[in-house]
Amino acid sequence: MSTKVEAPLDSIVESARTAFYRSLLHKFKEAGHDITVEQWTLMLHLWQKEGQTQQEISGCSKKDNPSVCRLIDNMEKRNLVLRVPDQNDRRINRIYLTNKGKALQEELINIAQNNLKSSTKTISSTDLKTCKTVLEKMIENLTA
Amino acid sequence: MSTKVEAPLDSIVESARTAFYRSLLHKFKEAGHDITVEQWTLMLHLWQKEGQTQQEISGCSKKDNPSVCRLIDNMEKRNLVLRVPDQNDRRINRIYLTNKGKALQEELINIAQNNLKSSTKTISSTDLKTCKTVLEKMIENLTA
DNA sequence: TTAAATTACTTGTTTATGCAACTATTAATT
DNA sequence: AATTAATAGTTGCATAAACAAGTAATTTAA
Repeated sequence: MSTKVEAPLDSIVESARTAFYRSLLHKFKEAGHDITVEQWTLMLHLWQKEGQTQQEISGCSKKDNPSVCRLIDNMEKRNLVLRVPDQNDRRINRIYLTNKGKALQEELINIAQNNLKSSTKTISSTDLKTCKTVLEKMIENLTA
Repeated sequence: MSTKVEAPLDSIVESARTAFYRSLLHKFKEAGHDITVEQWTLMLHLWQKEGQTQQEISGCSKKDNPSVCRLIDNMEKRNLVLRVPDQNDRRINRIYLTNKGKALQEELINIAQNNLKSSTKTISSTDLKTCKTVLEKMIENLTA
């Protein structure tokens, strides 16, 4: 006896996410960069605005504080970012890119953008727009 | 100096996946089930066809063998599944649901379906269909 | 029929997430 | 001012993924 359950949207989202993840990880590696997708995402936030607190990074990356804390631990080990204690409030760390981290910006963004482009090249822009909107609505429904 | 990079589709997919993941995890927990999303997914495969080998499960779940191996380790600990060595080929384990695992089927599927429904209730079925198709094309482009 | 190759699974190591509990610092109360 | 509450970050523990390397059983080939 077996129950058939057609692949639902959530499992397709999961598959798509995994496909993106693996593809990008491999392309970073191919290009000689020992960097994870999560670390890349965090660097993307810092390239947009440096000196953010871990709290702020938690907020915009939608990760919890422990996750951000350890991500930064690992990125400090690899000399990508730096914790700088705030002058006025010693509870706060402000996170800055190292020169090594800054130097990676252009190349990593290129790799990620090419990866995205090659994944969507067969899809019309109106369908892509619809897909984005649908996913955003779902996120809203799930987190409301 | 800062570089603006608009939220691209891959990051939206990641956010949607995370939203699904957390929401489902909470709903399982609320209902009193100490079960992870990954474990639920594996059970879904087994509900459709019992007695699969770890190899087969790796294939259909798109996880690698070590991931499946440890997932099953954890599920055996919780008495959800059972490894049964194959009679003819002792390299092979066939994975069966325990009675406890079988008993969860209806309720867990209900929870997951309700979660999915509530996430998509504000979205037209044609847009949902488009979204699915787009994601499937992207997966194909990324894994080709 | 024995050695080599293949297959199925397992283990080790690093990175990451979820959650709870903890420390240090600052702000708010009384 | 001293106590309490809140905030920012850290650590501990369980689960999971990626990847490499290992073991055991079965095939294939010499």
